[in-house]
Amino acid sequence: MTLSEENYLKIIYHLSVATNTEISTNAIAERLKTKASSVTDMLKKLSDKNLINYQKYQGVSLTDFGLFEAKMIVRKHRLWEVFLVDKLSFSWDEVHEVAEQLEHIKSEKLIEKLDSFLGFPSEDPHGDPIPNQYGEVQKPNNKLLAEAEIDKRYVCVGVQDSSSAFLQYLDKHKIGLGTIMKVVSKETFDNTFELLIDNKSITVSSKIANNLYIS
Amino acid sequence: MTLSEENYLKIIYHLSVATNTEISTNAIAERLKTKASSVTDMLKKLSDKNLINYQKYQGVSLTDFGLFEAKMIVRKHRLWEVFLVDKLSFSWDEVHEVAEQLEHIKSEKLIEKLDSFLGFPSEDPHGDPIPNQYGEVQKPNNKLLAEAEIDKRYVCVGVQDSSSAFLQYLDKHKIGLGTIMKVVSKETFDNTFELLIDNKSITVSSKIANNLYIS
DNA sequence: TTATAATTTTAGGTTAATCTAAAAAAAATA
DNA sequence: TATTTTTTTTAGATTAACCTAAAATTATAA
Repeated sequence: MTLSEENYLKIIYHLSVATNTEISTNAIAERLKTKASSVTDMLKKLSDKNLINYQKYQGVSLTDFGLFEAKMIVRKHRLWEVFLVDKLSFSWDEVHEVAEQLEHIKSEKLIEKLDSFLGFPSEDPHGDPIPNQYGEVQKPNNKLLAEAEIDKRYVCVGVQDSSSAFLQYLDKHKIGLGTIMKVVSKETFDNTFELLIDNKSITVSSKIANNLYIS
Repeated sequence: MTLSEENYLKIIYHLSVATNTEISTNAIAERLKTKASSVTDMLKKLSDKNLINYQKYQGVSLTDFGLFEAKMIVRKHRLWEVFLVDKLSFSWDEVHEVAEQLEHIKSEKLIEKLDSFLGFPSEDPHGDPIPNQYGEVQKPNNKLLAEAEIDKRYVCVGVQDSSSAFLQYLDKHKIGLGTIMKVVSKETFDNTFELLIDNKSITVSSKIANNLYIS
């Protein structure tokens, strides 16, 4: 698979996980910052290689083979992210761009040895699950902070949005994976939450609450 | 710089170090397993980018800028090789292919953090020097085993040929970087050497002696 | 020193991945 | 349902990196 094919496959995978429906040409184009016509070209190629199910005008889905290959790319991406954060002390908002490059390195031996070196992590630095070498992914049983109940205690287990901006906001407010928070109250007017973290009170907006996974 | 440009630059660097003269189109084509006409195309491009000095039919040399860039690629290649051997326990004959890919990852921060993580190594697993971030390379003051004197003790510091075949030969005979050997005798007829390693006698051919650096 | 051989370059073509513009199909709306 | 809008595909170009074949240049050798 070429670098470009891998990128398409990965995007289709992410869109599939998010929506659970057939993926549209435009959705892919937008994510890849390319034009719909380029996407159509590539979809034909991926279809010829049996990586996706594609009928023109009908959207695409991954074949079993394509799904496996996509998971292997995601596996590599997330393992490299763990490496960058745990071993090279990158911060969690810096790793994506570099992992985007590292995920395309082709060597099964490398990735299995890396996995072992990292202690077989099950999640990346943003709380996203790392598929194992057979393509098995643990289902995250989390909910959004937005759905939290008052007076209960939760632990932060992941982020929905992993943009630098959001991750830096979290860093600034000392929120990370494993951070324990108690939901003090919820403002019904604007869905703002008042939390207690480390015995200090903090108020977070609805936008934040909808991008933070808890359990 | 594209991946292909980087590969050309690196080959030109290696050929320059080896020969100290202008590099010919054919020499590059042979190393890259490509055709001379393709090389000519690329030389024009590298010249336009001020990476090489090129006049047609006259061969090429690196500009100061090109030399620096080439050293940065070699730096990355060798640091990744150290990572693979020291941290992921690859053997020294397995690392080249993977490092060929890793050397193209673009992130200055990554490579500086990797350097630090590895403890600022000065040599790769084959004994080749690792350029520092300013492009400074320590001159190896070694000689070949072929030039060794009888009855003296030497330490193995590098290999000339780093092919899998040669490296595996060395592994098989328990020779690695740091191995101490005493030169017992030299057969003048065929330039074979008799060595004492770990109190065991071993006879190596002229070919071996010409591919092993000692000091 | 001229003829032959080897090397290098040019000319023109291919493939992968992109693009723009136009056509075709599907979806939305009046 | 007919029309308009949106989405998707096709047609035809472009660019990077390669190729083959032929021409140009340089090197070698009789």
